[in-house]
Amino acid sequence: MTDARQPSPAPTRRRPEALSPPTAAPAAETAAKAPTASRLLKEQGILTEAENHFAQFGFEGASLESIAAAIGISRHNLLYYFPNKEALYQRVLDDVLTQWLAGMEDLSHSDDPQQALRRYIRAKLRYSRERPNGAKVFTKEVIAGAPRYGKAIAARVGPLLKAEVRTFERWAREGRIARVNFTHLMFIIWSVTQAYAEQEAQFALLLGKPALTERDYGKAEELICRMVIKALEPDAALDNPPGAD
Amino acid sequence: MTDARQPSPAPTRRRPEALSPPTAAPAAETAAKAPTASRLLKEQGILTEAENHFAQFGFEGASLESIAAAIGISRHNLLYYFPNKEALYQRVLDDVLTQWLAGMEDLSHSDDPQQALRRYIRAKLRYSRERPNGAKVFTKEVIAGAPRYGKAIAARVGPLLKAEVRTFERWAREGRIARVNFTHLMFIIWSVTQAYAEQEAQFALLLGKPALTERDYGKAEELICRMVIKALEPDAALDNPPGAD
DNA sequence: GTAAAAATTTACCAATAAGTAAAATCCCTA
DNA sequence: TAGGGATTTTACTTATTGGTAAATTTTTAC
Repeated sequence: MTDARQPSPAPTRRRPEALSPPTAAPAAETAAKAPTASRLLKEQGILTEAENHFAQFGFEGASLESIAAAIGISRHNLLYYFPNKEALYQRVLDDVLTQWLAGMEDLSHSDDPQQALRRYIRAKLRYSRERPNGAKVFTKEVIAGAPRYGKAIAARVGPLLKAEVRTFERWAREGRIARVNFTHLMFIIWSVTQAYAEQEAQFALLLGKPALTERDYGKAEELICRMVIKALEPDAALDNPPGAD
Repeated sequence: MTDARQPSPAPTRRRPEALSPPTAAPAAETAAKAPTASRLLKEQGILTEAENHFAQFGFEGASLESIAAAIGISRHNLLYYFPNKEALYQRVLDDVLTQWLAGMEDLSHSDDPQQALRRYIRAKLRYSRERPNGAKVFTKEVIAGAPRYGKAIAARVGPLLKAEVRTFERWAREGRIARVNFTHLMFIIWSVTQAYAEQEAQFALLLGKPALTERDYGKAEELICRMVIKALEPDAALDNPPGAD
């Protein structure tokens, strides 16, 4: 049905590999394919603008023409840096996910569950505020059923989720937090913090202001932390010793 | 910049009003413009398919051609029922929002805050499960900054939000719940429940199953309710009598 | 059964989409 | 300053988009 929208990949190109991640530059200056600094800069400009457009219009709705126009280059010039729309999109998502994972406080960093959770939520909320477009592109991809990035999500986010659940479970075993469904807890934390990136417009609209302020985010953080921490307070600790469940 | 994407409205059409809501049929059978039952049925078919496509591809990405093709009619025939893409989109969102508001348990229905919240969350979660595409279209619109439906959101959701916040505040005044930021609490509840519609694919992916089951939704509901209710438990009720804040 | 209204199809249009191929220009380095 | 790779532009192709106008078929009412 939607086949017409996904023309043949036609990967028969022999351009400089725009998709190669910025790995450490080879030692000598004689390296054949070390991307120029200016090239990286230009790529970055394209990626940023592409992120904007994909965030607003989605993969199908965004056009290479307008992305290129927005940064003052021609579409053909853009196609020199990224062989096609799909590749550009993948790179945008790669970068978003990489930064998202990197900027994420590891839950097990702190030994105190409460403190760890507070820092974790704060970090995710800060990320949402600082790079909303990334979150938007990501969510749009997910909403569409992750047709183009599902594998990467499973491969890169899955292990992380498992690790975090393990941390929760350790804490629960030690009787320091209540035993709830930690996987869903992570889903919920992610959803809520992402929502403040994606739906900023709506929240601001409903609050009758042009945009959310620092204070708004502060209130959100406070409430989210409260909800999570209260939910994790060992319930009825007195008559239900650790390990009873 | 994006002007090219929004061609002139060109509202100079004199077609039967496809946009008129299904108001109660006029008493007499002689009414000039009472839409046929078969017409309503066909409109409904179009709307359902449009909802699917807008959910997956967004406004710009969805094409009238594929929407029409999916239900076996020609694009031109579709254009007979809805004068243009924008009108179709608005109708989809109108219907989604209407059902969303209608299916929503009024918070003040029950007198017991806990029970009211449980029912509310359950209702919203059920809606997410039953009509995920509606939620997806809605969220995509919001993510894009609500360029086409912002006014309706402000007009129809705003008052509802205010009413619900008032209910919370009454409960707080009566000392039955803690005084948190209720507006943000509503944002959070909406976000989380919506997330289970929008991100079902991702959650299922991360859980390693093809789709979320009844049980998964049950667990989600349990945890969300726990989080909300615990967060609203009047804190330190013993040494902080109602009204002290 | 026939006229009118409703519904559908056919024909057409201007704009835009992604992508290929190749020519032209820029710019750094030897 | 000349060579050569990196970059940019020009030209072109094929397909699809939303939309208008009008002709045609189907359905309904009388």
